[in-house]
Amino acid sequence: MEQRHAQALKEAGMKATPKRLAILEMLEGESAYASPEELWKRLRERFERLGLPTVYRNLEELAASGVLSKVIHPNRQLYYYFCHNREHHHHFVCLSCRKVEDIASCGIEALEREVSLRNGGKVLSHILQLNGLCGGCAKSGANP
Amino acid sequence: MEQRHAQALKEAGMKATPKRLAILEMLEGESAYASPEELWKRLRERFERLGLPTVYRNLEELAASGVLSKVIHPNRQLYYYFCHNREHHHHFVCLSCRKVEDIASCGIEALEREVSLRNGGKVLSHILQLNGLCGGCAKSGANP
DNA sequence: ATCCTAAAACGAAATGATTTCTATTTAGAG
DNA sequence: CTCTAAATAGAAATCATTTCGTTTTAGGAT
Repeated sequence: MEQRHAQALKEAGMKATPKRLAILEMLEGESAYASPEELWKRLRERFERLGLPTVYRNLEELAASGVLSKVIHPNRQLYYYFCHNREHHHHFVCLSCRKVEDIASCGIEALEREVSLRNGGKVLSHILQLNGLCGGCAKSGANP
Repeated sequence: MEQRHAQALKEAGMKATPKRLAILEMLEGESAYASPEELWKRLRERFERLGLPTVYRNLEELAASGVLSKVIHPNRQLYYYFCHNREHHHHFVCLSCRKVEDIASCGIEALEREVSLRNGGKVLSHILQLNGLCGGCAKSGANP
C-alpha cells in the first residue's frame, strides 16, 4: 500500500515523502473526516519533528490534486477525507461522528451544462454535500 | 418595501431595527453577494455608529432565519445574498464579479430521502452550489 | 554510490476574519 | 408612557490558518 500511495503521489507530481505517505495511510484507515490538528497530534507519535504547517500544507496539496477530498463543514473549519471511490461522486457527512458515506452522483453534470449554455458562463466547480446524522448517530440521539 | 422587510423580520421573530432594514435594503438591490465588511463600510455612510460585529451578527441571524442566503466561497470567508426566489432552489455564483443566478432545484430531495432510508440516517441540510464565471466574466476573460 | 537542486519541512511569528464581552441603547409589547 | 428583553457599541480576544527565512530531503542526474 505504501507503494500504491507513492504511485498516486508520483502521478500527482508530488514527492513521496514519509510524512505524506503517513498522512495518506492514516486517513485511508478512517471512514471519518479529520482535522489538520487531529492528524498532526496523531502523526507526532510517529515523527520526532512534524510541524502543524506541514500537515496543513500537505492536506491542501493532496486535496488540490484530488487524492483527498475536503469536507465543507458548517463550522467552516477544514476537514479532509480519504476517498476510496475514484468515480466522480458526492458525500453524506455525519456532523456527529464524522462518518462519510458516498452518494452516487446525481444529474449535476447535466445541470452544469445547462447553466453554462444558458448565459455563456462557465462552471468551474460545484459543491454537493449532504449534512446530517448517520444511522448510528440518529438512533442514539446524538447531536450534530 | 420597508414595510415588507419589517414584516419578514417580524415573521422571523426578529425586531425590525433600522440597521437590519438597511442591511436588507442594501442587499436587495444587489445581484451579487457581499461580505460583512463591505456592507459595513457602505452602511457606515448612513449610520453614525455601526459596529462591524453588529453586521456579522445580523447577517448570520438573517441567514439562519432564511431571509438571506449564504455563499460557500472557496476562500472560506462569509458572503451573503438576498434571494428573491422564495422557492427552494440553488445558486450559480460567479467567482469573479460575484453575481448570483438561481438554479432550479434538481432532484436533491429525492436523494435526501434515499440517503435517509438507506441506513436510517437523517439529512439535516445540504449544500448544492455551482461555482464559476458568469457569461460576462467568461467573455471578458476575467479570472476567478 | 554520490551530487545536486528543486521541493519539502521546520517552527516561530504573523495574520486577520470572526467572535466575545460588558456596558449602553432601543424596539415594541402592555 | 413604561418597562424589559433584545439589540448595539466598541474594544479586546480568539484561534485556525498562513507566512517567512532557514534547514533538510527526495530523487533524478552524474
